[in-house]
Amino acid sequence: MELNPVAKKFVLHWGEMGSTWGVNRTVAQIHALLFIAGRPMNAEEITETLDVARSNVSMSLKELSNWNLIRTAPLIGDRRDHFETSADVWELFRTVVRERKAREFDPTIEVLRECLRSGEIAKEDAAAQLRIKETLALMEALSSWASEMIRLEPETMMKVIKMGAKVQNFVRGSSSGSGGGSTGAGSTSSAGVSSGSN
Amino acid sequence: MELNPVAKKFVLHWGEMGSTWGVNRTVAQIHALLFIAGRPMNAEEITETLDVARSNVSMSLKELSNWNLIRTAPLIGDRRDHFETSADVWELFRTVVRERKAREFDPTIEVLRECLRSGEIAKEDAAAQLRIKETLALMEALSSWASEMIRLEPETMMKVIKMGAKVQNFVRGSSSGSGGGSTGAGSTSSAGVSSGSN
DNA sequence: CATTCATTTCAGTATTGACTGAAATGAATG
DNA sequence: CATTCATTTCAGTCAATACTGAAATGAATG
Repeated sequence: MELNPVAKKFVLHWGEMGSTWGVNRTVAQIHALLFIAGRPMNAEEITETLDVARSNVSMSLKELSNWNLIRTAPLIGDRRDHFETSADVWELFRTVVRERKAREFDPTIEVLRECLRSGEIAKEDAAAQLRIKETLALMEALSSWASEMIRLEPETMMKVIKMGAKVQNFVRGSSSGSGGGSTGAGSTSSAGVSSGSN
Repeated sequence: MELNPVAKKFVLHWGEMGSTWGVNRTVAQIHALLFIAGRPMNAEEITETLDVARSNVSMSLKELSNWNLIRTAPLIGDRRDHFETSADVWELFRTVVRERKAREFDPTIEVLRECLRSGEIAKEDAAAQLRIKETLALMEALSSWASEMIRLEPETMMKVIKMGAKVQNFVRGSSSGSGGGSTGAGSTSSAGVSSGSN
């Protein structure tokens, strides 16, 4: 398949982005290609289009399967495997969020909990313990927030996102209710590091 | 500075996470160390604590400055530079979101717009063009959502996050108002790839 | 303005991770 | 059950990135 200039630009850029997002370039390129192609492609075709080794494509497709981002789509009269991805970018987004949460957030939350469990040592430095506690609270909040979001229909999720910060109007006084503690977002030292560039 | 087991665990884990988040291990470790230490540290001290080369620390501190995650805190009677990070994890979170948006989202949005501008080629494949358009719409939505969020006080932001999906109750019928088009989240082909693991 | 202490730079090295090609495995067909 | 076509595996190579140590630069002190 010969890519037109726009498709090429899209695929190449997505590949570069993938690198900064923890998937390697080829994996991201293949996903971008399947997305832009909008139809099932076989490994051979991908190999030729992206000009990488057949085996690399095979590995990358497996990686994409592990991410639940592609599935095989058998075609009648063709015994080669064909691969496709969702054409709905909101659904892809949801999948990526789900996967990254499972790979990055959940294990980190577990480690933070372990850090807090071993209480004997923690007493050495109560302030440090508090910061770990707050970090855990942040990650738990984001984590369950993400879980709730990805449960929504793409359509609904989009509306929620687009609604954006208007939400804060409903939030005034609505408490940090659930988990209780660790609210005050304690500024122990240092009044604030980040500048402000928007 | 000799790290206690919990601090060590925290620093090491954060270092590993950094790798999957596009900062290198040492950079992430130094930031974790400053966070857990809760006081300004000089480069020498960091070098000894983490057992890496002095020059590596220097480079990594510069990198952390570029991220706006640390600042120097001059100490009287000590002419060495001392570095500290915010003790407020919500503020750190805000900084990271701001930076990543600027580095990853904004450039990608720009590329997607370019992809759509060159209209002549795009006509070749209307479906592909539509998918790019929807991708752009998603990224713009997330981007401005993030901008709004990081403008909030940590306290407020936390409440909004904790409020979570309850927001959807306010969203019913509240339109995809603003930008107009590209709502329908069009499922052109492929009904849905991702499985469902929570 | 020389000395001392601190930081940065940078060329070279080491480490990590991606990619290849050949060989092995698997799966359908006659 | 042999042949053909497709996929996967894996050891080796290559490329990218992180890290080091030595040398250069900078900044304060007497």
